[in-house]
Order: sequence, then C-alpha cells, then structure tokens
Amino acid sequence: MELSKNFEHKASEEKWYSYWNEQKYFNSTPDDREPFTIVIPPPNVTGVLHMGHCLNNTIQDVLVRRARMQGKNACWVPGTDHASIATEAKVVQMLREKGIQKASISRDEFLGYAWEWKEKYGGIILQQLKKMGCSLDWERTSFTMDPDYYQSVISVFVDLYNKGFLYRGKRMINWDVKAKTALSDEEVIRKETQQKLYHLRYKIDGLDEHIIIATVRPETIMGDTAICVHPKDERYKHLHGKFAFVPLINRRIPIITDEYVTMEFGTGALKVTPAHDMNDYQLGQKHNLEVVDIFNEDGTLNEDAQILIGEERFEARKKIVIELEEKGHLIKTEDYTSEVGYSERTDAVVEPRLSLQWWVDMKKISGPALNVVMNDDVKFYPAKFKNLYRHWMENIKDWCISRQLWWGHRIPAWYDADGNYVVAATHEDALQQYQTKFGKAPADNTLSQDEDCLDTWFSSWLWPFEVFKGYSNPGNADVQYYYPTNTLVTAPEIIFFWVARMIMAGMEYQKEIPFKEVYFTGIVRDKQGRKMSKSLGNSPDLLELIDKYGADACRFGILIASPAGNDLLWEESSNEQGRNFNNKLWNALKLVKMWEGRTIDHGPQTSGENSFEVEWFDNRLNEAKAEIDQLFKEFRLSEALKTIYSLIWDDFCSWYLEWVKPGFEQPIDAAVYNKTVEFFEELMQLLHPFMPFISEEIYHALKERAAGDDITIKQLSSASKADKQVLQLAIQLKEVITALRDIRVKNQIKPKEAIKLSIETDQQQSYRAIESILAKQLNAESISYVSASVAGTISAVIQKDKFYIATKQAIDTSSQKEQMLKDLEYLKGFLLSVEKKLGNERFVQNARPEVVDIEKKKKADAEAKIKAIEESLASL
RNA sequence: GGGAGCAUAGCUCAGUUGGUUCAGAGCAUCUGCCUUACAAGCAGAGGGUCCGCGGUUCGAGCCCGUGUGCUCCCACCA
Repeated sequence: MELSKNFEHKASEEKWYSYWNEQKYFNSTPDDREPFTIVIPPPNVTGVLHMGHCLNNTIQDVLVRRARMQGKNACWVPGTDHASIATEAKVVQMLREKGIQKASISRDEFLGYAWEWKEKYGGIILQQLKKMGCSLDWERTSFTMDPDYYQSVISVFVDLYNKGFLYRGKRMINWDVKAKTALSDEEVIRKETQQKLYHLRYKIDGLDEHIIIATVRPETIMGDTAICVHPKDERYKHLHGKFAFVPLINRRIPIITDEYVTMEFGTGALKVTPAHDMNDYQLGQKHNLEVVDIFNEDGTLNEDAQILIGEERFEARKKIVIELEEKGHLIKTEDYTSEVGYSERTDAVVEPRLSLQWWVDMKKISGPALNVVMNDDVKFYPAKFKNLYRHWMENIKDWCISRQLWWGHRIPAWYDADGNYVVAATHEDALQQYQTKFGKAPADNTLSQDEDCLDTWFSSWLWPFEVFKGYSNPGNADVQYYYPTNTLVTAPEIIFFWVARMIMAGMEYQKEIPFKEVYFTGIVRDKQGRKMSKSLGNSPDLLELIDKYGADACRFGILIASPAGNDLLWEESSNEQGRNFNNKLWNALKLVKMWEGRTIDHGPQTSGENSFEVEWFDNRLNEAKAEIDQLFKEFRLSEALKTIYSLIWDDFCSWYLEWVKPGFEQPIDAAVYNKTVEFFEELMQLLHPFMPFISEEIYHALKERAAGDDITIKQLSSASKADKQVLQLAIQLKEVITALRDIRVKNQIKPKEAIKLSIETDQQQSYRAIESILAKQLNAESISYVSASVAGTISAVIQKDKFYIATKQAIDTSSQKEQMLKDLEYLKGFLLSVEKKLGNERFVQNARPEVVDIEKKKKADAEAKIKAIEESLASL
C-alpha cells in the first residue's frame, strides 16, 4: 500500500465516520454489559458550534470512547433544546424580514412558521458534532419538544401544581423589554455599568423649600409615589409627614421615613418608585403606597407617565435630564458605577416589573438535591463547586417559570371569563376539574388556556431520564438500564440553571440521582483572557478550523490547553501542535511500513523478541498505561493526553524506533517488527479516544484486518506490572546517550564521524545489554571496557561511571574541565548539606527511618561521584 | 457587602499525606544539523528570590498568620 506524504484528514474523517455509523458502533441497546451513559447537554436548536462546544463534546467523546474500549456498553445521547427565547427571536426576525409582524398573526400560524424554521435550520449543530467525530447514538436523538417529551413537561407541571409546589402570583419580576417576557433571576446577568447619579430637587408642599434626592433613573420620576428618608436623619426631621411635588408633572407625594435608607448615600433622601424597582416595591407595600407603572411592555413610556409618552426609556432619560436642567430641578450630576442587570439572551437592560407569573416553590422541592451533592452521591469535579452549589441551594428563591412567548410548552392552566382557573393537561380534564372545583360548568362550556409558555429549563431539567422516556413510560427497559447516567460534562455557568434543577427533578421523579459525576469544564477564553463570544468576535469558526487542521488536531488543541478545573486560554497555535502530532504519527507509520517487506526471521535462538529495546518498551508502555488509568480516574484528561503524547513522541519515536531501526536498506528482525507493530497498535488504542480518526487510519494501515476488527471497538488490555529495573536501566542509558551526544556537539564532532568509546564501570553486565544501542545512538565504531583512564581521549563522568571518547579530532579539554569543576562544586555543596543534616541529632531522631536511609544513600552516592570526577580531573 | 479561587521559567500549567538527586513539563527562545520516517523535523542548550513579610518545624514551593495583586460567584444602597 502506498502511503501519502502526509495524513489526509478530510478523506479519513469522512470515510471513518460513515463507516462507524454503518457498523452501528455508536448505537447502544441494553445488554449484559455494564452501561456507561452520558446525556449531552442539549445545545440550543438555533446554535452553531463554538469553541465551548468543542471542549465540552471532545471531553464527552473521550470518556465515551474510552468506556466503549473498556468493555462497557457506552451510550451517548444527542439532542437539542428548543431554546424558547432564542428560537422565538430568530423566528420573529425571519418573519420581520418577510414583512410579517408577530402581532398580526395567530399563535397557530406563528408556531407553524416556527416549526418550519426548526425543521429547516434547527439542529445544524448536530451535523457539526459529527464533523468533530463525536460517537453519539444518533438513533436516540431527542428534542425537548418531541411529542412525548412535551407531554411529560405538561404532566410534570400539573403534578407539581397538584402537590402544591407551583403557584401563580403577582410579583416583581425581571422583564426583558426586547423579548417582552419575564425572566428568572438566573437569566439576569449583572454587569458593572458606568452611570450618572442625578441630584434632583423636589419642591416641598407648603414650605419655601426643596428636598434633593439622588437617582440614576430620572426617567422614572413620573412613577414616584413617595420620598423616603431615614427617621433619625436630622437634616430631614422637620419634613416628616410633609408632601413634595414630583418635578415636571407636579404629583403630590408623601415624605415617609424608613430605616432602609442609608443616610450616607447620595443625599440621604430616596425617591420611591414602586412599579420600577424591587426595593421600592417592598417599601411601597410596607407603607401602602400607590403603584404607578409608567412603562409599556417594550420599555417605552405609557400614558401614565403624562410626559414623553411613547419614548424609549433611555431616550426619555436623555430628554428628561435636559428638561429638568432647564427648569432648575437638576442640581448636580456625578459619575457613578453600579451593577445593572442585563438579559442573558437579548442583552437588554432588565426592567423590574410587577406582573402575574407562575412560580415553583423551590424550598419544597430542593431538599433532597442538596444532600446528594454534599454527601458525594453526585460527585463534583472539581469539588470546589460544592460550596457554590450549597450556598445557592440554601438561599434558594422561587423560580419564575412562565414566559410571555409562544415557542415552548404552553402552560396547562385554564381560565374562565372571570379569571378563575384550574390546572390540567387537557381541555377535557380542565372542564371536569372546573366542575368539581366550582360546582358548575364554565360559560359556553369552554375555558381558555394560558397564553404563556414555560421556561426552557423547565423542560431540560427532565433531560437525563426523559431522553429514555423515564417519565412518559415509567420503568421501561432503557431507563432502568441507563439511568442514573454516569457523567455529566458541562460548564460551571449553568450549575444553577440546569445541574441543580436536574438533580431536583431526578430525585422527585425517579427517586434517584440523575448522574454519578459532574465534570465542570473551564471556560474557553482568548489569549487576552476574554471569554469567547459572538459579540466580541473573538470566537473562531470551528468548522473552518476542522477544515484547516483536521478534527483530531482540533480535539488535541483544545484538550492539551485545558487544565483540570480551570479556564483555558486558547489560541490557534495549539491546533498546530495537534496537526504536527498527526504528522509525527504519520511519519512513524511510514517508517514502520518501510520495514514491512524487509523482515528476516532469525529463529527462536537469536530472536530480537528478548532484546532490551523490546523489553524496555513493553515495560514503559505498561508503566504509562497505569499512569493514564489513574489520570482518567481523576478526570485529568489534559494530563492523560500529555502522557500519551510524550509516550508516542519521545519514548516510541525518539527512543524506541531509533533503537530498533535497522541500518540503511538492512532487514529487520521479524520478531522485533511484529512487536513494533503491536506496540504501535496499542499506542493507537490509547490515543483513540482523543484522536479517533488518525488512530483508526493507522490501525488499519499497519496491517490487513479482518472485517469488524476496528480500533473503535477494540478492547484495551489492562496494564500489567512494569519491571522497575528495566525502566531504571533505560533511564541510565538515555542519560548516557544524551550526555555523550552533548559532548559530541560541544567538541564539534561531526555526526558522521565514528568514535571509539571506552567505559570504566563496575556494572559491565548492564552495559553489555545495551551496548548495541549505545553504539548506534552515539555512532561508536567500538565499545570497550577499561579499568583505568585512557590517554588522549575526551572523558566524562555520568553517575559513577567514566567514559572515554577517542576521536580523530584535536581535543580541547578546557570545556569538559570547566563542566567537571562545575559539577564538582555543586556536588560538594550538596554533600555538605546532606552531611549537615545527618549530623543534626534532631533530624536523625525525628525523621522517619526511611528518610534517614535515603539521606545516607545520597551521601554515599555523592561521595562516589565526587571521587570519580576528581580522578578524571587528575588524569586530564 | 458576603463567599470562593488563584499567584511557580517569556507563555500555559504540573508539583498528590512537609524530606535540596524536587524546583518540573509543554510551548516559545538560542546553537548546530536539509542525517537514508518526519525542517509540521532531528540533536543539544540556556532560563525561576516557587508574589512580599512573619511563624510552626531538625527541614517549607507544600502547613499557619498577614499584606499585595488578579479572577469568579452571590447580594435590593437609590
């Protein structure tokens, strides 16, 4: 088979991904094996792949593929989230482009367009995951608005209502003026924002005096229904019980007192606008204040504002400031920075608004979910997120779940003309309940359904079991087998949105945790540490990157840069490292393939099977496998990948292959060749979860495979014990080679020039085993053993052994002498500190015996080395 | 305002119960090499007061206190 110059990732990716699918390697059905289940955090159906997905899904794929190779029945469930706000926004925009206003069409018409849009553009992201090589079971693809799923969400709503865990209430909520819907607290992002603090004066009724208040929102003064001061504030004592006039509109409002006011802030006087501020609302309730709502749902001023009607709130602010100034009400303006809430989805400044919404009484449902995390039934990696979780759970607030949108699960509440309501899954059920509850049928025997739909998270919290129809078809074979799932891989940003609520739903509806482990990935940032985002434009197009570097290289690039439990600073060059690694692997393959037709069978007597090279790599491989196992247990995937990278590049390519490489056009021992192919195979197995395409490609290129013999499903053998002595000898061998190569470089001995090497050592036996390797790696034409220094040579001391290099070139001993003196100085200092320690009675008494023994050995070793160097120096 | 985390080589990070063969790795840098798998490479090398200060200990990168600087989360000072 002719190999291409470089690995051709595009052809390989297409070929293998479709092959794996044809073979149904990613499809799972319950059987006797232990399951390993991951449910994908469903991306928005509107979404496109970004670097965060790349990280998150690469990690999941690594875990799933490895589990599959370890004899488990691996099942990774794909799917998408209907993403109520995001999708509705897209559809509204699409309609606008067609010249259609949402308000001008019916709900059903709108939903028709929405489904059409979803079928056409939705779920692109799932196709993109295939490009990344994700081994998802596509036959299990789920969507949060699939018919059964939809019914389950509705049914859960009804059930929670019947249990008294849900209620409808008029409260201050976070209003998104752009999406025109309520938001939950979690959907509000607080950002430090530069603002102005305006000092405004209000005329006091009956006195020739003014009171000055400070506000950042002068456009809301028309909603003021009081001024509040601290009862103990001496400055305002004479105004208690008096009234003031709101500037521009002259509404007469009371001056009230409350200890809530901070005397030191601003002027110590606060305007109270109950309709447009959470705190003011509470103050208003306490003091029975009137509530004047001056905003429309889109954030423009309404008629109750009396002035600036129809203006957008921030435009109104600009205009009213000018007017206030003109009329002498603006006393001063100062710069002020404070936190302002923005909508997570639309980035609009959130408007506090009083409205009637549906709520989940979280205290009633959250209890078991706290315990299972605190006692590690659900284990968090990294564990530091347990604190965060506990804090949120212990201070949990009710969850606003109604959204003024059409795209989503429609709230199953049914109202009569007077606003009396019942909660039921269908109109029929609702009518029946109505009869029971109110003792009569509603007018015309019809009830109208709530216009609103549910928060997307109210459906995605059922994800880990409903993808197996664990709610719609309780106790079915799938949910019994796959649930609880094993590992959830997600970003810490959605710990409250999603993780916590899934645990609650799992405990409530399956009486069991939804997953055993949660692995929180870091956030992908750019080189300057900024979070990657569309608006900043610093998020690269992943598909372009895959096209340019290959999927394997991208997977490598993101994982190698990803420290466990921390954010990662990503830059394109880490993909280059991945691509270079591909290239390295490909070249190693080419080398091995060159040997294929040139093997020679030496027979069992002189077979290379027992050579040091083979024995060493076998042991090194086992040692590394054990390390990798351990790293996986701790979710240290980045380090596991680094270990494999170094095992392949350094140990296999730089050392092993060089050691077994035959001379130019020389044959290779058949047994060594076969072992080399085996090693290569095993390395590809270790690499496969991280870089699936090239590993499968190489696995098949190495030799002819029977049908179905594919690395994707080939089982990993477990690590056997590594022989420490062999490993130690190899370390020594490498050290000798490196040191003597250094001498070659420093003495400018040309690579092609052969040297004669003499070794003075008391472990000749060991050196004989590695003699041929030494000769090859150092270009030594002869190796001999001596018991005294050899005149006219370059000498070096490595460990306790002395080496003499004879060369045709003139020898300059000054640099080696310098090096030896430097070593000597260090060793003497080192020896001194060891002796000092051993001479310290308290050390000898207090330290553990084995520690003392180590120190004694250090002393002996140092002395031996010093002796060897001194002898060498003397002979120079 | 409350809480959490971080600070080790130019950059990104390892360093697991304290033991100077423990100051490491990968990138990057420098010096040789187009050597018959690989210049997307090979062979070598240099580089750090482990943030400052104090303490515990025979011994501290690691434990304790404190200061400084960054990051994140939560919270209703307009």
